[in-house]
Amino acid sequence: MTAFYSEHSQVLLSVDCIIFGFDEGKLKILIGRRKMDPGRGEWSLYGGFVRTDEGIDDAANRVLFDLTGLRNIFMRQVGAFGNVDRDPGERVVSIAYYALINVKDYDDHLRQEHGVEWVSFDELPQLYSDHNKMVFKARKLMKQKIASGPVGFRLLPSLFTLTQLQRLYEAVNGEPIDKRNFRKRIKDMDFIEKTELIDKTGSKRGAFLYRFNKKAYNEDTNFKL
Amino acid sequence: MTAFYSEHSQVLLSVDCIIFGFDEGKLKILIGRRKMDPGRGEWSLYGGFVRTDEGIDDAANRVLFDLTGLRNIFMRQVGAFGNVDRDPGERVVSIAYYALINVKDYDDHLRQEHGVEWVSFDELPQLYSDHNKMVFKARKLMKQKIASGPVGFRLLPSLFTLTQLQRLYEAVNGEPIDKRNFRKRIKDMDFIEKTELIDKTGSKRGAFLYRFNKKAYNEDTNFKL
DNA sequence: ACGGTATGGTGTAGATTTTACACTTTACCG
DNA sequence: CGGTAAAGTGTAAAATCTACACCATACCGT
Repeated sequence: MTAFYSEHSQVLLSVDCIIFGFDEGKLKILIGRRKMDPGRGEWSLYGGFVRTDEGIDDAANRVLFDLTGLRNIFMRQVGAFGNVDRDPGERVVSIAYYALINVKDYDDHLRQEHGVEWVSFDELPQLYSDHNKMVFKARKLMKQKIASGPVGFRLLPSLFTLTQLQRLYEAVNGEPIDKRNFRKRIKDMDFIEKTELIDKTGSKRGAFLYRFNKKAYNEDTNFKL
Repeated sequence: MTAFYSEHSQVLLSVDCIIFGFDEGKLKILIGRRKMDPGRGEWSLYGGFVRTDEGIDDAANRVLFDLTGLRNIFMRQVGAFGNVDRDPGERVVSIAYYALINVKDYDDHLRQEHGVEWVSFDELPQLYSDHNKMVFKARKLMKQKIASGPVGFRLLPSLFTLTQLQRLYEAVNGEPIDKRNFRKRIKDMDFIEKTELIDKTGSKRGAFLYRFNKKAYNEDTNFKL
């Protein structure tokens, strides 16, 4: 490429991922101990540098795949973080992304290999650099997103019980939800389909499993949970 | 600074500004003809490169000040745009910001010097590179922000009539609002204060001027318009 | 086999919020 | 001095949201 803008200086660009999971009734994210200087040993988000020949979304996907081995993860940009001194090493501008994955889809062996752990929000330690800020903003955006579109399912297995779904929304909103009101709302959404399958792991009686039908959901439905 | 990450390559980083104004009952943004190659002569947002020694928000503020001569502009990040081929010149990742200004505060002479114009949304031409995408996302975020917090006032003079405020919200939402319902909601918000002043420019009868009282507004009020 | 227990599943009534809607007032203008 | 254009004001019906309690089921332990 021709150097049209050669008088301007360049900066290092990275992506950092806030990977949300839902397990044991809690919302969690994946963090690990930093393996390089500066900040070696500190808790940190998983990230990587953006290459000159890849788009930033591609970079985020690459990093996510590298960590989880999963494709087609639901992922959204949180924003760019670019204070001059945010990284104690060099000037690095970082673009944060959040992702929603089903914990069960993530091979625990792979998790251990990368040295990352699921940590719930109540127990979130101080993280490297401005990563806490990133997490905070990601959580806010994710909460909004999940309340206004059918993406919460991404955190659950493809078949789930209504109680599981309710627990998820309770965890995201940070407050209990009335069971009957919740189920009333679900009933209005035809794209959340009841199957004939029954889950017996969560209770003695067993609960019907539901499924999100992507085709039945059309974009202009206004989802509200 | 020591080169901790020296094996990684760097990219050019720019900021682009979507500057919203409200005039003649319409929501407008500032755009101008590009003055450099590539894309010389195309309609474009106003932007600039991020310097190595400044934060990205600082860069956006600098660019905004350069264009408008105004400080303390309400400004929020839209996000980073970083497809590999987004700029036909070189690899440039751009961070978009939107800003809300009162058209009357902006010296028209200065506007002309920079060769930018107020263009309303219905008449938005095709813009350079991915700037239309930026505008689209900015509008979405701005709409959300303005519906949930007391920032719409930034687009109006410090004294405004209720009709002006209503027209603003109508322009942002893209649909008419019932006058009585609107005014009922206003009445519930004590921080929108009626003054004894009367504006006679908009009608023969004259309308009371109102003012947003920042001190009276407290952060945890939940604003809804 | 039987009572205990823990989760699944179901409807209604009152409160609150949202929406639709029309006429009078005022001051300038011609 | 009548026409006109915007300002200002309340009510009732509809829709939405919220609170709330009991029975069903199947496993478990004794």
